[in-house]
Amino acid sequence: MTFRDLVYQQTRRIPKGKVATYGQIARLAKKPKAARAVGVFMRANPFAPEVPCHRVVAADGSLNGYFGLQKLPKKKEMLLKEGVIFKGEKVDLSKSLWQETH
DNA sequence: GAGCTGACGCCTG
DNA sequence: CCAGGCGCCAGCT
Repeated sequence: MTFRDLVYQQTRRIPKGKVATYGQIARLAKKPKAARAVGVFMRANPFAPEVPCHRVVAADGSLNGYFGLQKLPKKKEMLLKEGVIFKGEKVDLSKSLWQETH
């Protein structure tokens, strides 16, 4: 079991209508400081549809990377449709942040 | 094995 | 509120 697999597993657990931050995933993977590495894994994302990397956002709710491209508006709506609350161009973490239940 | 890079996060100015 | 800098970790060259 590599750190990488652990990250994908946690990401896959993000429920519909909620989002998690890179740092949160990193913490679940037992490495609170590895948020950056998490981003690298999301970029690679070998489990495309299986791992909802679009539900992973920055610590302040900003949609970086995957969303930074021309798909930004579309992805934003997709999350919005899932029930994620947006506050301007960022996710309202106070309401849509995934509540870890382990 | 060494060095560079990045879908991050937090602190300062 | 915006910009810049530093530390973190894993993957690739």
